[in-house]
Amino acid sequence: MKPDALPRLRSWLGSEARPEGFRLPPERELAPLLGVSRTDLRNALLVLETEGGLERQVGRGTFLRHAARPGADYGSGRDISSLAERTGPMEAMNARLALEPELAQMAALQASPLQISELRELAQAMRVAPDWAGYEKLDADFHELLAKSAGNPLLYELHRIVNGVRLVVVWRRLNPEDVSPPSSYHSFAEHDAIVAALERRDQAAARAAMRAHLAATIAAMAGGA
Amino acid sequence: MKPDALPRLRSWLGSEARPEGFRLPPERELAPLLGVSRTDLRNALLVLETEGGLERQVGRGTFLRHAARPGADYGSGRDISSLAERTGPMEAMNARLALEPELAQMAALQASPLQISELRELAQAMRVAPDWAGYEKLDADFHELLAKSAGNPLLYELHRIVNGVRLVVVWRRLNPEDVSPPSSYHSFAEHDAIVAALERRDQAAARAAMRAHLAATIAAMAGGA
DNA sequence: GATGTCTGATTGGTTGACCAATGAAGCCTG
DNA sequence: CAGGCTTCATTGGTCAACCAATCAGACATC
Repeated sequence: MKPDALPRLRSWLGSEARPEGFRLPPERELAPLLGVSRTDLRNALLVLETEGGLERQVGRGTFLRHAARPGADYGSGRDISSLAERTGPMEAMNARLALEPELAQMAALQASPLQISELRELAQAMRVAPDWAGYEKLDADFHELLAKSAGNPLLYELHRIVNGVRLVVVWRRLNPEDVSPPSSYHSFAEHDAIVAALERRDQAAARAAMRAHLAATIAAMAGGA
Repeated sequence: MKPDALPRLRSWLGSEARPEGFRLPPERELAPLLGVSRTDLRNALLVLETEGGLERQVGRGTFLRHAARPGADYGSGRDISSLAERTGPMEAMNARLALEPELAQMAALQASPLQISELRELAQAMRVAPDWAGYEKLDADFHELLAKSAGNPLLYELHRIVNGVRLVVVWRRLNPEDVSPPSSYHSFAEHDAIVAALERRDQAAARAAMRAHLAATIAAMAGGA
């Protein structure tokens, strides 16, 4: 399959507000509209149908299973960008508060020495990130590695979703003119405290350090940072 | 698309241990093997490719992106049944412990009177379930409605995954000859306590009641129930 | 005027022929 | 003999013609 039919279809569907039940144009009309062949369009429609976002019926047409929001690619309603559209900043933080202390506690027991060493390096790299974009990428990597090192596949998958939603929110807010975090940025010391607790294999301290980190992030958000 | 090609392909891929990188038979051979047309097979392959489970290259063939485990349908590695294969019972409980007290606390504030009333009805219906299967279905519905009533789309999606994994584990354990839960079954009173806390809009009590419910479930698991 | 039946246009779905990409084998050259 | 080039069989990918399902409109009947 040509790699652009599916993104084009998602983007086209998200170009206007369209209600649940909306009927798409016939394939033979929509394909030229999107600049793709009917075969490619059919492939894209199939994927969206299998995801649960569309219903297709011979002789009747193709219909949206849920409303399309303008400005967002159309998905199953359960992909990361759709979730990000429907999740407020505090809601995302609540999800992090539920998951990440648990993950930190488990990582203190399960993480390998190599993983802990890599976390130490990431925490250090964040202190010298060239800009906020670089910092946020490293921050996401730090939290992802920590979730992975906890050794619970289910919680890791949950964290992947939460981290993905968080990244959408963060990238939306980033201003290209922003310079890097100041050296007094609260998260630096908090990351260090988390890694130190892992190094000591101190589960309670890891949990508390993660909670403190997230609480400080919430306080900074409430302060209009 | 015929609705059986994708399940047949998933099932066939999960019929034997196959390593990451395994090369599938050519489409023209595999289609008759599965009893489907080449078109239907191609549709199924497309879905799996888009999920990330397969890599397909013209002139070379089609390859697994991750290993197939025997006895499990082949997925992206991130669908509920794959996660259930890789998640132990205690790991699933840890995920529930992270999520569900948070959800109960939020539901105490956010749930509508209708939702609370429906939760009350579900709790009552579980007491008179005809068998364990019926009980487990209602239990899943109870926890799902509670997650929904919390009003956090992200946590609701996370809970959907956890609830799905839990159901796979539970259904795997159910014995058709099992009768219904005894009237002294611990969860009945615990469900009532959760609903009562919601009715009172008492966030802390809802959180504590859910923690107690999950802790009792863990204890029963450890007791070999 | 209301209801039932038939027709044909329109819709998504399928097929076999053909196309594009790949790589192994064979052939040629230095 | 080794390396490069060509050929061709095999692989997944595309297409136009055709098929199957749906329903609005026209027509017939009561």
